[in-house]
Amino acid sequence: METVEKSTNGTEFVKQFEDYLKSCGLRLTQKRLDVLNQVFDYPGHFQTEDLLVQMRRNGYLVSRPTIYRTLPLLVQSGLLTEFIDAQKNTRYESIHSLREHAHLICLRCNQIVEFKEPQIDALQKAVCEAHDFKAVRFRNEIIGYCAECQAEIEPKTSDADNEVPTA
Amino acid sequence: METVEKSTNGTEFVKQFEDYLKSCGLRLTQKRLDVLNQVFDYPGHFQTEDLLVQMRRNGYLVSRPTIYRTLPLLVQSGLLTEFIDAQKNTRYESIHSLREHAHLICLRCNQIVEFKEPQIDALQKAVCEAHDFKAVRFRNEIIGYCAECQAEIEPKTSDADNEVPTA
DNA sequence: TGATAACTGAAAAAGACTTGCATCTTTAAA
DNA sequence: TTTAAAGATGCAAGTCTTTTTCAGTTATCA
Repeated sequence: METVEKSTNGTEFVKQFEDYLKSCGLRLTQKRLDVLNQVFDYPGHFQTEDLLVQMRRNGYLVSRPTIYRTLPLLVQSGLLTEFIDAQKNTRYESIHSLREHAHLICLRCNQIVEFKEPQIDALQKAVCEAHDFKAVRFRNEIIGYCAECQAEIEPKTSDADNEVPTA
Repeated sequence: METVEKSTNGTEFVKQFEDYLKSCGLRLTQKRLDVLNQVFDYPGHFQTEDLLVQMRRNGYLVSRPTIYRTLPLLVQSGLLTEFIDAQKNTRYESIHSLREHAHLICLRCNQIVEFKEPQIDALQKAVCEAHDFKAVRFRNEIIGYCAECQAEIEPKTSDADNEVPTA
């Protein structure tokens, strides 16, 4: 099937993906290209299901298993960042949309704010070296309540079950 | 049912748990005490299922749902640390066994090494302040290959699918 | 003491992946 | 160009962790 190809076609990203695939003896198929395309087309974070919906909406015919199989390849190739949200769902974001991998995750509104802290990155790398550990990916997430939700929680003393215990 | 109570009984931990529960209008029941006990009795990390097995083995009668309901309470009360391993399983460790919350997770042997990096903690707190974000918990995980597994992977060029792509 | 709010466990359900397998494609050799 | 071998894909079914429902039990407080 011929799909409309826009964003990533012929870019360095395609090349990077292809190189990675080749290094593993895998092929750069049209479906995989479609996924790459749509991943980079996605504004902000997404979950696998979100991407599936967007792809269907955009007329791509790719099955769920294929998407589930392709996203880890993109992560391994370094084009996609994976993290786990407060509900333990896997989320992704292309390196296109941002390069940092740290997140503030609000338990109440589920808003996710990225932050960049080069010093933390440096320290993590130092830790890896100290332990002779070869890092494939980093997770750096802070889970709590964003400023807005704090404001909405504190005045009312209701909804106690979701409140912050100590600090 | 009267269970043998050892480690945590009458300790500050029980009090901390009770205080948290009270602040939410919840009760410190025997089952919850049992879970607290066994959590602190567990050597090192554990998954929910591990704790269930240990508790059954030690003669505690607590259902799976109750454990699943209690562990988050312990996390919220600050007595337990939660993190997600490379396979996306939730793991816990009591603050008793260690206070740091950062991990090196090996993709090959699943070994988990803790590390402590106060500077990272400090930076994370600074980020929270900068964003007016109220943190409930932190995740700081580095996923990759430990020294031993690297040694075993590198010589052979097989098993390409599980290898590190770039660096 | 009685009403109300919590707690608990069994069974069923939910939800996010994953796998088995038969069918296509691509690649590279003949 | 034909073909065999390796990959890729989708469907359907399965797995596995975690959650929900609900009925019965227990604690708390007026």
